[in-house]
Amino acid sequence: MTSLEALCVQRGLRLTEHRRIVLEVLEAADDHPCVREIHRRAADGHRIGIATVYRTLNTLVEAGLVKRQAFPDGKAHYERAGRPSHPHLIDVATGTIVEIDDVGLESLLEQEARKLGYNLVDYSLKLFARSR
Amino acid sequence: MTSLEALCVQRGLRLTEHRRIVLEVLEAADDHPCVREIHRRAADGHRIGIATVYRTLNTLVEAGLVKRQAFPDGKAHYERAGRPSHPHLIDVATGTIVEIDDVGLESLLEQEARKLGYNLVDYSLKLFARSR
DNA sequence: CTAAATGCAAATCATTTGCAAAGAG
DNA sequence: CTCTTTGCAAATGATTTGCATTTAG
Repeated sequence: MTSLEALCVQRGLRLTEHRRIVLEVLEAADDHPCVREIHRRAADGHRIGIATVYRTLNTLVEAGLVKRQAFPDGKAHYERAGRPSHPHLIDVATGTIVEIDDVGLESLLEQEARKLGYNLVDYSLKLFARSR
Repeated sequence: MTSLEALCVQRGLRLTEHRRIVLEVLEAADDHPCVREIHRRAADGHRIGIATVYRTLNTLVEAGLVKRQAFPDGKAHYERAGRPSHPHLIDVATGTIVEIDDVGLESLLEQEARKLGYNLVDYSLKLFARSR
């Protein structure tokens, strides 16, 4: 049983083709597409409205299957969740996003949160940089 | 000469009362206000339209006097630039934003960027955490 | 005076929502 | 069949822009 099927069973949701497609697009993505782009990929060969993509992504984010990130372009970008968080490098000249291997920050960040009386749930690290 | 005056001289911009007010609001802020909030504070005792606040903030961001941050609420939040970057902790239950002292990441991040062939310009680190 | 800055309202973008039609169980 | 999901278009909220008016230099 896939995690999507599990989600649907647990939440009393219907397992629709559209939900499968959106999740597949994110499984296949090695970048961080915005909604418009996810819709473009999902609509390739299928009939799916952009409102459905928005609704599906919200469902998947709530379920924890997908992660939403606020990017400086003012749009939300998405990626499949489950993998550990990792930093992103953003080329300030071109907007290109590069994934970075975890530099071993997680435990450091956990300590920092604990000091303030919190438990770390997740983190987001963006490096803004210029190519040389 | 303030940095705002310097900005205006260097760029051939006019030093207006509105620009002074918006920058003052951010100087005085110890939080990360959104545009609506900056306008509220700036309009206290003054006559200033929200479009002017948007335009002024864009000018100040371009000039590097102010920093814009994309927050998960979908709005841009602003703070006075010039201080070193610092992480933010976001309480996932309430949305409260807590500033964290720099944990000495900068040189680590610079190395990381360099490895990829980039020079670090700035960074943004958000910890999502739950109070305990 | 003259060009830049402002206010207001209309325009634009991302995202959400209402409602009738289509589909899952 | 019944209730959820979808598509479309209209609604919403943040941000930008056009234009006539005001103002700094």
